[in-house]
Amino acid sequence: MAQNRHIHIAEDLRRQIAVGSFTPGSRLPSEAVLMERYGASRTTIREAVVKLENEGLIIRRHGLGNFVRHATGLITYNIDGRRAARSAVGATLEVQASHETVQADAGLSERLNIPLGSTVSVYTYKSHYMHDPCSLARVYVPQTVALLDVPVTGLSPTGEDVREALVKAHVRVAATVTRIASRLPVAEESRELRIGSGTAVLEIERITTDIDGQVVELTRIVLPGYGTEAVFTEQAPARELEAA
Amino acid sequence: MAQNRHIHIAEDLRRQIAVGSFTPGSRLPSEAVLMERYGASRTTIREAVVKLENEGLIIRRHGLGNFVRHATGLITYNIDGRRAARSAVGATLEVQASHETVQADAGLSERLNIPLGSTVSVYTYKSHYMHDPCSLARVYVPQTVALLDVPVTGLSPTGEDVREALVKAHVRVAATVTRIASRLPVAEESRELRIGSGTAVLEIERITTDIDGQVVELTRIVLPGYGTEAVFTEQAPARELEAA
DNA sequence: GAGTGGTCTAGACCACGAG
DNA sequence: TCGTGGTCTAGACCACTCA
Repeated sequence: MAQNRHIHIAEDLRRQIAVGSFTPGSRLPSEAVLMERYGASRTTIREAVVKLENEGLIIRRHGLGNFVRHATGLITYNIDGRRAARSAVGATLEVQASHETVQADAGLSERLNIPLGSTVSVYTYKSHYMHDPCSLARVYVPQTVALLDVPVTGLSPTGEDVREALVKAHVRVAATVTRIASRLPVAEESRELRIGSGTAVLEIERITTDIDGQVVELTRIVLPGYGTEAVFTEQAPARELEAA
Repeated sequence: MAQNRHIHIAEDLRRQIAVGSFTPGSRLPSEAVLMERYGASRTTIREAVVKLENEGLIIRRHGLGNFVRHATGLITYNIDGRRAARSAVGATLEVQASHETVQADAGLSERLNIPLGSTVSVYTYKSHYMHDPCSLARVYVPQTVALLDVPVTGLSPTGEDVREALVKAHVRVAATVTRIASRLPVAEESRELRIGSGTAVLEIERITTDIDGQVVELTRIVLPGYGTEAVFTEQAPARELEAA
């Protein structure tokens, strides 16, 4: 038994979610009810509830209640260095894709290594599982690279369509740098992913360059930090084996 | 100006840390003083302070005070798929290394693919920057793989010494799988890294296998989520270039 | 309007660390 | 012992959502 009240309450609620006393999508008892049930003050109850939100177990909705999140299972973003293949697997996600063009601002200009104000294609992908948002991805392609006709019905939540379309459009992809970081969400992400401001996100940023060193694609994927991972598989090159 | 009190206070403290009104290592005014200074209640002050802790800006010490953390700058864990090289760069870190042997429990047994109870060498690396902890790494090597004589003075905070020693010991490294996830810290990590239970960590797990498919090394690196990243560089294989 | 969560207050008592 | 942060309480008022 936990020594602290809020930890004990969080544990109890967690257990009840785990064993199914509170089912996915259903509303938790209101905080007023929980206060009575646990004989605790509002502050203590909320401390427990916020903890569960940060763990990705519940979604808090102002004016509505606290709801049990549908568990997606582990979402994996795969990179196979041996085959230069990328894939994201996990639960069956519903993907919404959209497309627009923007003028490069300072940040985009620097990252894509293009002049300020250049036209950039932006593909946005949002994935959901049982109406709960799961991922947010944006793919940026300078319009000087390719005028793509990518089907924005997007099956991949991480915008792999665009990369494939680039290869099909005879863009000569040479190297990819993938950056992974963990951070707290900005307001937009907190809203779009329905996560609390204390729930960390996993950010995956992928920059692909062609054989001339020109950036052809910048992808930024944001996933809730809980229940997600990125996996890289690589093979030791022959020369290292020789050395041994 | 923020609409919420605690957000406004957090912003103000953040700004004062940024401009150097509160210098790294120094103590913030006590919460009682902050209450007076901002005319806010303890709850509100603490909400702001906890936020700063989760952002990695301060360290809270029970009975002592809240201290400004020494900024390490971005800590990068690099993996170069083209050279199978790994490196961790960032501020100059002080590294403590230690070594022990343990019997494999269920988890280790499964991950290392060895019998339960087998002897495993465990190398632990802790890095600090200006006395503030920065990283925690453990390297597990089954004793059937190699009886290493690794200098535990370890220069690399991510246990690269062990991997190099394996290659030198004629272990034929074939493939490496790296898993990266973001999660909340367990109690030990929270204590060792001096981070709050709400501060996310970046976990990097690396499993190296030899040409027989045997696991020769399991490394688990835990970094605070703020100010850290993992970067992978890969080159598109020739065949993909042909296809284009 | 009724019920829900979001924010804030004022105050209490406990636990930790240093002199 | 004293000053610090850690936890908790009881209560207030606001903001959002829906019937």
